[in-house]
Parts: sequence; structure tokens; C-alpha cells
Amino acid sequence: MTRDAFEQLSDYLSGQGLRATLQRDRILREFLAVQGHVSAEELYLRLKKSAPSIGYATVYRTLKLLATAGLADERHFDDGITRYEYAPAGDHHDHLICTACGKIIEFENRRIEQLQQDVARKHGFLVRNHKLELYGMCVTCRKKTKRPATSS
Amino acid sequence: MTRDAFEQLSDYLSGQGLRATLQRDRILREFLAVQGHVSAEELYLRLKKSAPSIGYATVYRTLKLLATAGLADERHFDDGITRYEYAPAGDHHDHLICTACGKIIEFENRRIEQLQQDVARKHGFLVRNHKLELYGMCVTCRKKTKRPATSS
DNA sequence: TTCGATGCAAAGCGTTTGCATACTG
DNA sequence: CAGTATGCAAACGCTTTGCATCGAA
Repeated sequence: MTRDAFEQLSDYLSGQGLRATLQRDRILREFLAVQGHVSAEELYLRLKKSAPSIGYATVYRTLKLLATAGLADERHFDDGITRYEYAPAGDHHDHLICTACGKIIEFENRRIEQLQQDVARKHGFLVRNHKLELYGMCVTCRKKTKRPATSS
Repeated sequence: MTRDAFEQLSDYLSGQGLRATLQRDRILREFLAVQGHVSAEELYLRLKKSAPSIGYATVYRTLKLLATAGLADERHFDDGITRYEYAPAGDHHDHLICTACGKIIEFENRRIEQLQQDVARKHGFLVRNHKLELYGMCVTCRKKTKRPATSS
């Protein structure tokens, strides 16, 4: 099922008159290998190992390309860094983000999406996509913080 | 009801051993005068008229201060610009954002929030705050785009 | 051979910070 | 007066871009 991603990219490339390059292949491969959300920098650092000569700019450009090609979703969480996530068609999910350890949990809830549509319709909006992020503390961090200190 | 905001700020300032200054007052005033979401730049430009000597940095610093004081909420939409919004205590709402004209509509939906809590609980999360943004097209823009042209 | 892609370094952009000065408490 | 806040300009961090070179088609 990962194979499709490469096909999807090459279809997109040839369809747009763009070129298939080694870098694009490597970047896509690495991108898929990462579970979850990657920033350009993370990907760049990982790539240094398998393909040391790839430049920063190429990573940025390719990530944007993947987004355009429908293979990646751009995410802007609250830390100002753009992250990308593999976007298998049709799949959609939202995020639970732990503000203590940074852990990101994905979830999906049909009923919430349903209600979103209701709200949008009520306002005459046609929703193309949405973003739902819940910021808080995960179980682990909550335990660690159990009774941290005292007053004041 | 706007009066409270000034009190809230001055309470916060004195409570923290910080100082009340003309700039802070002016910035808060202007901030409250803007309906909706403002970026530092927008506010800075508006202030040029009423208080031309206020510096960019002061606007940034004060906006952050307002956020810390609980008077403003920081928002990060998908354009990379930080915006602030007046945050009356207890009030919470989410956003419908028109990707065509930039219009932002606010809404609130208790049932969605309820479901969010359910999801979080299921994952052992304690949610502190959340962000729900629906990106799409508003009525007006949908009409304008009605049958834009033809095929591919 | 042509024209898109790459890598590098420089530029861009929103935001932050250092520092000398101005002002509050 | 002591110490915070300001304004300016320089510094930042992430991202984009210009340009000469490289390489896919």
C-alpha cells in the first residue's frame, strides 16, 4: 500500500510535465518511513544518512510538492513549525497534542465531523477541510505531574 | 463591559509588579476596538494614527502580555501570521474560515465540545484547550464561483 | 539538447532581543 | 531613585528564492 504512493507521485509528475528525480524518490521514501508528522528539518536530518547530498531547499520544495500532489498534508501546530503528514486519500483524522511531552495522538470521530457539517451548513459554508486539535496532557505526563508541589 | 478589560489588565499588572503605561493602555484600547482577530502588524498600523510613536516591538510585547494576562487568545491560522483575539473569560468559540475571501465566522457548539471531551477521556487525555477550524467557502464566495468556466 | 531540478548561499518575513533612554511607582 | 518599559535597529529561526550547474526526457 506504500507502493501506491510512489505511483501517485510519478503519475502526478508526468501529468504535470515535471521530472522524476532521485531526490524526490528518496524524500518520499523517507517521508513514508516516518510515522506521524515530520518537519522539513527532521526529514532533512534523517536524509543526511541515506542521501547526504540532498539540500535543505530540496526537502522544502519536495514537501510542498508532495502536498500539492495530494500525498501530504501540511499541519501548523502552535509551535510555528510546519509539519507534514502522509495523507492517504479519504483518510482523515484529528489530533490530541500533549503540551508537556509533545506526543501527538490521532483520532477520528464521525459524529464530530457530522456536527461540523451541520454548523457549516447553518452558516452557508461549504467546508473543504478542517482542523481539530485538542491540547492538553497525556496520561503519562499527568501521572508525572501528580501533586507537583504546593501552594501560592 | 469593555471597562472590565482595563481593570483586568491593571489588576494583572499591579499583581505582577509590572507598570501601567500609556502605550499599554492605548494598545489595549485599540485591541478592543477591533472586532475579531488582529495581527501585530494590523494593530501597529492602526495605532500609527492615534499614537504614532508606538514601536513595533511594543505592540508585539504588549499583545503577548495581554495573552498572558488572560485578555487575549493567540491564534495560528494557516497563513503563518499570529493573530490575537479578545478573550472574555469563559467564552469560547471556534472558527469557520473562508479560504476565498478570508472571512472568519465564529461559532460555538456545545455538543462538539462534549464529544471532544469524550474522545480525550478515552485516550486518557486531560484537555486544556482546543482549536477547531473549518476551512471552506462562504455563501458569498460560493455564489461568485458558481459555474466559473468549463472543463479541466 | 532542452528545460526542469538541485544545491548553495543569500534573501525574506514575521517575530524577538539587546541596549541606551524614558518613565512609573 | 530603582527598576521596568520603550523605541530603535539588529538578530533570529523558519522558509523561500536567485543563480549557476546538473540531469531527466
